[in-house]
Amino acid sequence: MSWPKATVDKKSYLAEKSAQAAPSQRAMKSERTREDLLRAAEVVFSRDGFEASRVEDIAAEAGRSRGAFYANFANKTDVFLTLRTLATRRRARVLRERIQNVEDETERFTATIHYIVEQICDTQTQLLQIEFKLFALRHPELLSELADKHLEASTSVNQKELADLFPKKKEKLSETRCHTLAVEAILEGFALNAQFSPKVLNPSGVKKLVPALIAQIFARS
Amino acid sequence: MSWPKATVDKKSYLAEKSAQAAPSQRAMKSERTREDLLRAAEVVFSRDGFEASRVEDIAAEAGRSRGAFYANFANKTDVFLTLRTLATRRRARVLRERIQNVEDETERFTATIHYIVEQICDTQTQLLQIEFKLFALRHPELLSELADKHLEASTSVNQKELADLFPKKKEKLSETRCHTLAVEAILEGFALNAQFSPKVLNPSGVKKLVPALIAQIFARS
Amino acid sequence: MSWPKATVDKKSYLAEKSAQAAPSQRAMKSERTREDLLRAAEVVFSRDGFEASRVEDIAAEAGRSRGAFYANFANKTDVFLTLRTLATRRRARVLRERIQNVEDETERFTATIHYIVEQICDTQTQLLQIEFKLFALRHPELLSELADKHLEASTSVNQKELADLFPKKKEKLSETRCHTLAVEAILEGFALNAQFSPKVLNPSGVKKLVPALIAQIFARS
Amino acid sequence: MSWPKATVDKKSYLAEKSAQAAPSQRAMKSERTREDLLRAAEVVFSRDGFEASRVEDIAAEAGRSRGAFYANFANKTDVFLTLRTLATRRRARVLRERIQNVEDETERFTATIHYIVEQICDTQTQLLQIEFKLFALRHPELLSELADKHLEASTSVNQKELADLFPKKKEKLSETRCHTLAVEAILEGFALNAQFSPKVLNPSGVKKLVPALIAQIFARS
DNA sequence: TATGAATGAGAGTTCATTCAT
DNA sequence: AATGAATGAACTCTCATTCAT
Repeated sequence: MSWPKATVDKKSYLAEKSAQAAPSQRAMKSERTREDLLRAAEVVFSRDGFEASRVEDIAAEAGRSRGAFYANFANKTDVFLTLRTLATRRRARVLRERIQNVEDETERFTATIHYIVEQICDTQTQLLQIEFKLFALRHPELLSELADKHLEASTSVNQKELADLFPKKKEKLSETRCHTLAVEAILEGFALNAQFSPKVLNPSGVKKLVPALIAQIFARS
Repeated sequence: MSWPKATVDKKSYLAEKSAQAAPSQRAMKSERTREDLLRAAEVVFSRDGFEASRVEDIAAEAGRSRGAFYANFANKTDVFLTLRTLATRRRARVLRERIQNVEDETERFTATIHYIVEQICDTQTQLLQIEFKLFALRHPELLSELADKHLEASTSVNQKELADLFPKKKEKLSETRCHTLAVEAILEGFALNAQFSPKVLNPSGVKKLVPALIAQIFARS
Repeated sequence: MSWPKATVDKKSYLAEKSAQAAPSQRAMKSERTREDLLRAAEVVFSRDGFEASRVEDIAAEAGRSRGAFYANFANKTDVFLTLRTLATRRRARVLRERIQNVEDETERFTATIHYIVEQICDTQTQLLQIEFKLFALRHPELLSELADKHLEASTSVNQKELADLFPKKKEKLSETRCHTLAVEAILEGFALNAQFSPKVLNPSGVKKLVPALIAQIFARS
Repeated sequence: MSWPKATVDKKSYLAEKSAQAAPSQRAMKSERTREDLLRAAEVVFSRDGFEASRVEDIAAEAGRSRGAFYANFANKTDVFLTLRTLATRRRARVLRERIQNVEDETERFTATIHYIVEQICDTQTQLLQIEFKLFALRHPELLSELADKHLEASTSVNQKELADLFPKKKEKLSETRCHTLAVEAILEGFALNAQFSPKVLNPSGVKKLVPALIAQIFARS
């Protein structure tokens, strides 16, 4: 499998609106289409999973045609990866915003943990994240690039903010990355299993267990 | 989607060979075919993932024809689920055998943890387990049945042995189940992410981190 | 077995062209494709019979791809039934046109008989009609609906025109229907056997025998 | 399509038991198997039609295996044709037996008509007969042979008995054949349509109409 | 840019037939 | 002769992608 990389890194319309000088009416409509498609893709991927999602369904969900889809994205894989990148960035940005103005170090930590636990409830997103990583593993030629990009986006906050979070520890970048992935491992593992068997791994249990595990991760460093 | 249950619970040829009195040559050859197909399916599913795996490839890998496949399994889903059930049972059985003769309670615990950490290295299996759970989530009508069967197989050892493991704690079945899934969550989450980004979440790091997390899980109860 | 009814009752492109105001070039091409496929299906079904006909052959005969076929029809059954409905309607329409302006009642009767005898020579159509009825009998769940639709189309002329045909007799609808089917029985039976053994049941013999039988049917009422 | 003719004309075990000298136990068992399979084939073909019938179902219905089937018949077509031949012969034989001892010519005629009307009620057989003729038409290379054999079997009674039926008319063989097929045309046509739309072409109506039509056929000669 | 009809490779599945036993 | 596992050709149908408009 291959797909043109061209569109993968196109500006992410959903996430950040660069302050363009004079966006023509045409360009705006175009941008709107792309946004609609991305939103629709998120819905469909969440509902059906990557493999089972049909381009036609995404287009229909966005109220557009297949043609509009292919005018904006190289292929199904392209939207999927674009979407994952955006989601990862969005997640990092939200955390950054939450922590940014918290002065106290302990409170910062608490806020971070709190956000992480929140994440686990966004089960659809976690599931897509798992599918994303499985996808990467099934495409070895893309794996390292995808992993690098993912970590870059995922730790964009951690690198700067988390470094400040534990100033005394002077956590190294490599450690931060490791912690980030470890946290993701727990988020994904618990989200998957909590959905798989909600009767056994019920949300309230998870919410007690996960913070302790997260703490354990940071404690080790 | 549905698939006949008939073949799912057929004697698990791969796992346990019952001491049959006089297996005719025909029956043996037949059994051999089924084993070959199961083995081949394991290989192909591990390599390509469930969705991307083709029945034809499985048959070819087993040196058989498509027809032989469909004579032994109702469809692709059937082999996949059969395989997952066998793998889960095998895992439980191996653990049981390891613990069985360990007298000391602490040693037992250590042996259990050790086995769990070993599991994480069997990355292909973990990946298939993740796919299995995603599959179940994408097929709501099967979900609860699959989850129940999985837990039954998965805790077959724990229910009895693990109960003895911590006799003082008198762990309840519901707790055992919860712990089992929590452990699986960690195994799967770390296996996925360690494969996704081996440079960041390297095996040695995982082997340090995971035992601590496992301990944390059991400590909580 | 089931098939969407959607396409079955779509405007019958082959049969009647409604005077559309401004058919876009696109729509016309599209309509053309559907027509081509229907024509091709008629050819292939006539040649090979319903069961032995392959969708691929129909598409090829139309100079289109399998995909074009499935864009226009739900499945093989769908085209077959669509085709039968169109053929039945066409037949009724042609008869209506022929009779319409014949003033004399006896002449009308003669014209009707003449048309019926003509039908018997359209052997391929009769054969397909037989296959259609066999198909219906093999699909009990569709039978009554198919039978009703067929009679509705088949007697669309008879109900009105035939009622006028024998104004004195004031033939009831139920009788008309019965006569229609009896005529079809004879048409189909003779078409089948005349083709099966042309040496024995030669066309000229049939043309003598059939009118007498038809007359017998109407005489009885 | 082709199939070995070898078995087609094998002795028809079901129909006529030739007085064999000393049928070994082995041969009897074998004969029994063939009979069972033929009976089963009749059941399955009647129920599902020729195309949709599966060899496996026939074997199962007979309580035998696929292997037994292929040991007794060259292929699916073979049983079907064998069965049709037997049925046709049986029908002729039964009629012969009924007429044989009727002295009065008029009574003979009445008995014949009566038998024909009876036939129409054996709808499954008529349907299979239709399928048989359609099959022949779809295999032009076999058509004339099949038609000849069929007529030979079908008129085996008529040639002799029917000739005597109207001794004054001195009906020619060619006429007899023509009449036979004409009668079959009516039987098949009415059986098909009466099953297709029983509400419209109800049995009682058919039983009134058909005798008149049959009479019409013989009247013409 | 957007449309959506058309393409066509490829998937899962069925089943008549073969063949080692 | 009978078994039934195995074969593999053939079929229907799906859907990512293309392309004329």
